[in-house]
Amino acid sequence: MKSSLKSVGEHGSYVFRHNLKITQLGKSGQIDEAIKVFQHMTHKNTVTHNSMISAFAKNGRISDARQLFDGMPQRNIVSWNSMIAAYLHNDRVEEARQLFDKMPTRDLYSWTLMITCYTRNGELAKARNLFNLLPYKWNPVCCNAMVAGYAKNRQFDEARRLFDAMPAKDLVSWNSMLTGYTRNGEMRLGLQFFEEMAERDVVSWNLMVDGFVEVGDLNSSWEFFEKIPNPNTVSWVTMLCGFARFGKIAEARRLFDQMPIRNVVAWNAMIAAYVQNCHVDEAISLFMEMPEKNSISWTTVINGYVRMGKLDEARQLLNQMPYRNVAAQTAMISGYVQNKRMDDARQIFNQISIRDVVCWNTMIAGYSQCGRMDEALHLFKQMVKKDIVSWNTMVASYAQVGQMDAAIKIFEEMKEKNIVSWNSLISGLTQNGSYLDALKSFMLMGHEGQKPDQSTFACGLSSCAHLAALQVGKQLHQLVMKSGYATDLFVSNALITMYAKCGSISSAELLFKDIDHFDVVSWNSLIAAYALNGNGREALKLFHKMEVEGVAPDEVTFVGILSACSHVGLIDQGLKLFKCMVQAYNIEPLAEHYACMVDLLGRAGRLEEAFQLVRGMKINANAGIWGALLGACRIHGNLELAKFAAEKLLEFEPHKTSNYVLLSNMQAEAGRWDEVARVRRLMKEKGAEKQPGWSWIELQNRVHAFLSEDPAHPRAVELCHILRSLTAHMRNTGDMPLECLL
DNA sequence: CTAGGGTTAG
Repeated sequence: MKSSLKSVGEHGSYVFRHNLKITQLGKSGQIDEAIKVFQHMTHKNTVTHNSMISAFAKNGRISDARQLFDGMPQRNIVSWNSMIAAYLHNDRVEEARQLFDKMPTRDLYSWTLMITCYTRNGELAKARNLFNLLPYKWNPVCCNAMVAGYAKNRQFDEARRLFDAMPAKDLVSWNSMLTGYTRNGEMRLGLQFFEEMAERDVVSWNLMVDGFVEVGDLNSSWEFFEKIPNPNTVSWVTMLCGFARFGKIAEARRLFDQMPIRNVVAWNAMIAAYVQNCHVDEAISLFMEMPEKNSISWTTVINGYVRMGKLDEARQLLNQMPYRNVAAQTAMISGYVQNKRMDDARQIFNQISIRDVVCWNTMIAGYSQCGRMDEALHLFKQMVKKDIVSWNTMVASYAQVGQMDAAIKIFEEMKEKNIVSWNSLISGLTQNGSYLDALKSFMLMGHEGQKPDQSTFACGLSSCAHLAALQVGKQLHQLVMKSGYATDLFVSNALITMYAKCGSISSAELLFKDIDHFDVVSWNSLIAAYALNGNGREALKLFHKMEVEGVAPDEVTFVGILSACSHVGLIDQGLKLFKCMVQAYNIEPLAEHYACMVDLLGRAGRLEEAFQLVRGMKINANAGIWGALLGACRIHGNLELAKFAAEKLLEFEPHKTSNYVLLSNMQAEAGRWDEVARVRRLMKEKGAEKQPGWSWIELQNRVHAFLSEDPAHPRAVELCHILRSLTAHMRNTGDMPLECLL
């Protein structure tokens, strides 16, 4: 009896010490060491297993934790709670709930864990239901969890109501309320609450410091930091990160050197500070120097190399890493993705057993950017837990490759949409020429309670510009003024372009004068506006003014002035500017510039020169260039060159009917009917069909679109009637252009 | 060994 007690005691102390060791190792991220200790233990009890579950969970190894949980000889309530906590800390609410429902008995820990699960997930109603059911309602820990849940989700009133009703408030209760304000950028309310607080601890102070950092008020942040009675490592690290975020790397380093105690977190924060500010060499040397490294340290330096484009160095570090985690692997993947090395990215991706959302999203974005939409879609479909970013990526990607039908389909399947979703759709529609649909979506978005941002406005205005919808454009302008985005450069420039394309050049000029800090895009917008309205001399005047004011023109500026020259027939001026662009401004001509030049020379009948220019190009020609040449050939009746240009053009645009029509008309004019037939045949082979003509008109602030032969418009019959009488009228007065009579 | 407030990598 005595000896057996003694042996229990001996084992007891042995087990106790080792259990503690596992916990410590797990908390400090040394999971491999923890596993070793666990495996070599001669005696284990339930607590040993529980400790190991927590150690796994804290290091993201959720499936290992679950495996241990399922296989352990005996489970107590702490085992269940630990497993639920494991799911909580790894954002797996569904699995947590399943365990919670299945567990034989529940205690205060279980209920609190589950409430926190829900509030982290934003499911406040579910959390509140549990809270109302639980038997320990006025326990401060449970109450605090609920208060914190409300506060973090910006439900300040609900939080405050519960907070005020609490019979026993402790410091955590106060800090839970405070967190709600500081984490949501409500520093005015936060400060007010802070001053109201009966007692404060270092957490309260740290919250204030971090809150001010979040809203970009470094001065207040520093003011509070200096007042902290006993700053701890967290205080120092928070302030350090604040400096780092605003590029104050020297101040960050000074804090790091002054810190009384430097733990892994402090080292990691300093390394991250260097990485954020592109000082990768310093980051690496600090990494080498640091006494103990965890997976975050490794991930940070790998990410540093990735950002500098040093992929091989990053890969080497990843290979050396003692225990790879998803974050490090995802950093590596995003490096490969940015450099379009999708196969390398895929290799890493395949190595990851439990992938997080970020990792999947990175791969999907990568495939999309390489135009590999099938693979992107395949991954997207495989994803079990998609977030809003996954959906948005798919919408934007389909839009980018011009598959608007697919983009719209994905968009419509979305349960939850944010501003990015709408902007992806609207900018996609704009870029793919569906201006009217873009504007319709803009309106729809408003009806669904989503406010436009600068990007939405820019797209909407651009659509108005293309449609020449002045009234709608003006309305958007009004909305811009109310929204507070009027000072945004993108929006201002879009406004200039909109007025210019709608022919309201004086409004464009007025806007240009009103911009405080315009950039080269503003100049470009107005120059393009003049060019478009046939006011080439004004465009050139503005270009010179721009030079006088010391704004360096860019490639877009030259597209504007070259097209201005071409439209008003300033041949020599255009040639001079083209030369000046290359020689004085060191701008390599793009296809667009060549297209302008071909147009310019071609209109003047200097076809041979235009052709020589194209043949001498270093870059590949595009549809714009061949189109310009073909157009010039048509004007000046050069059938041979036209044939050549058309052949090239059709390689780019095999489905565009107008190209075939242009060529066949030229052949017809020359009486070469065999060639006409050949072109018609070719057109059929390539599957080019006559695209329905469509036009639009603004009536009483509404844009109406018409498709030829389209009876869909509600007032089609009426309109046809009016059209017929108009045509008759024009025929009588001789106003009718020839083409319209055909 | 498990629950409520604060820091670090993506």
